[in-house]
Amino acid sequence: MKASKIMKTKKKTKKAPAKKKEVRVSGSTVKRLSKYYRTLNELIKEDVEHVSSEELAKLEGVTSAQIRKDFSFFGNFGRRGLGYNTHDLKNHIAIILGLNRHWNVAIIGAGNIGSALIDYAEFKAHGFHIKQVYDSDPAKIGKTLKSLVVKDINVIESEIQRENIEIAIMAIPAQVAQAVSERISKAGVKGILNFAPKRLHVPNHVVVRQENTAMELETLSYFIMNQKDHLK
Amino acid sequence: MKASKIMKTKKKTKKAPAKKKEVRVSGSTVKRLSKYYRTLNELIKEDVEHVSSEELAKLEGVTSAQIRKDFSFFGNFGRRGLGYNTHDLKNHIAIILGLNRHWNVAIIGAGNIGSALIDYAEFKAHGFHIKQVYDSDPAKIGKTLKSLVVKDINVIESEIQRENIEIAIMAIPAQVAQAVSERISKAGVKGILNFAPKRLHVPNHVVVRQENTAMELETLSYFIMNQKDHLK
DNA sequence: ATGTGTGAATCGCTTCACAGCT
DNA sequence: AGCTGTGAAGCGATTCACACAT
Repeated sequence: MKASKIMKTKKKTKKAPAKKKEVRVSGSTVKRLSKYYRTLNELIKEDVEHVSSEELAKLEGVTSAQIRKDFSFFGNFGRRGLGYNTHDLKNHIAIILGLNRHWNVAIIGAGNIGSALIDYAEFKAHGFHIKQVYDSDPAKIGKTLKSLVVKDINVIESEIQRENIEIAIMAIPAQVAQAVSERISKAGVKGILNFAPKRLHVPNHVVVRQENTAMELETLSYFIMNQKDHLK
Repeated sequence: MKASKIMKTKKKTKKAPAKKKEVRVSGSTVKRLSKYYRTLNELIKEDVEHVSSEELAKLEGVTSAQIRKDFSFFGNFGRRGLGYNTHDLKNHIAIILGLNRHWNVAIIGAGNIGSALIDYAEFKAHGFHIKQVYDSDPAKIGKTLKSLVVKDINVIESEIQRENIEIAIMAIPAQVAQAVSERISKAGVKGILNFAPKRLHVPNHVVVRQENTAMELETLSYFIMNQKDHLK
């Protein structure tokens, strides 16, 4: 069942704002950071040096308190009375999201979606490097697809380890998704972005995010019919 | 600000479960309905006739209370002591989400993502029919792409009206996204699924949903680095 | 004077728990 | 006896409001 948790007044941390206490950050906050990151890049391109939470809020369509709270989980990035330096803030977010490093990515499934993603410019710009493409179709294996040679999915374990792939984008049929996810999880993949319309059961150390365009269309359809807009 | 709402013990509705009171339904609920719909299709394919909220919950990875609550916003679809009839439930969800009707859809942008989506089988299966593709590139206009002739974006207003397009999928560069969204909104489009990494400002009567694979990868990256899994 | 950072208040979604229907 | 449907409780996320830093 559930371990009962005793709630008592929390022990006050001295006054040293040295480290920043560990807090559980919600998925929504992370997603918003990712949006802020894009907006900051645009502001920087326009030579904007500083931005206040109020200004950023208007651009993002959220409240300024939301923005300040989001940042507060990770540190004190602003200056009171001044706002945030766009460059600094961008760098802070990059570190938080892990965009300041190089991620080796493999795409599994050389179909429509898989090949569309291979040269998606935004990936490389943010540190995600597509190094491999896999398929099970003999007609595709060995062929060159946008500068990458399609590899045989049968050798995926050794190849993933050889090139130290940490992230896999799965764009394969639902029926084989679970099996493939198990194989690549054993091979050491740490995260999966799954386009197959199928919930994956993977070991704890693997993070999965589900992507499903058809579901997005269906949600859109609902809100068209029920003009209850203004939700995320 | 906010209209204060007086909370008093609800007047018991006689015994006629006739209509169902109007409630604001959250986006999360709608998204889950879309997932349930997929699972129900699978169960039906396996000739399962009935399913309890408990069983469905296990398949979906949510609680059974969540499932019952989600349905309760829309009606009483189950039978006490018995569970839900898979066919009936599927049909109810289809009606709620608007999947029992025919939606005319246009794809704007005949690039990688646009063309990948044209023949995405799941769309048609759920009532979303891709009728048109647009691009601004003279090299693409007039060419046939997966059975559709690429139309000139310059004539998009009249063409959208002629074929009664209600939903547009935008897969075009961020810089032109806002302008195109305004044109198609005026032309009568009711919903936009936007792949351009750019927040759109559209009239109230148009519903927008944002899709951004790069942002999903960034969120994935964060959670790989901070093994705080188990979020949606 | 201005705008951040953050406890406290509020809001809204999820879970509990059980009355009531089959 | 079994399982739904749903008020109420619980809890996490958002917003308020203001002390405090610049």
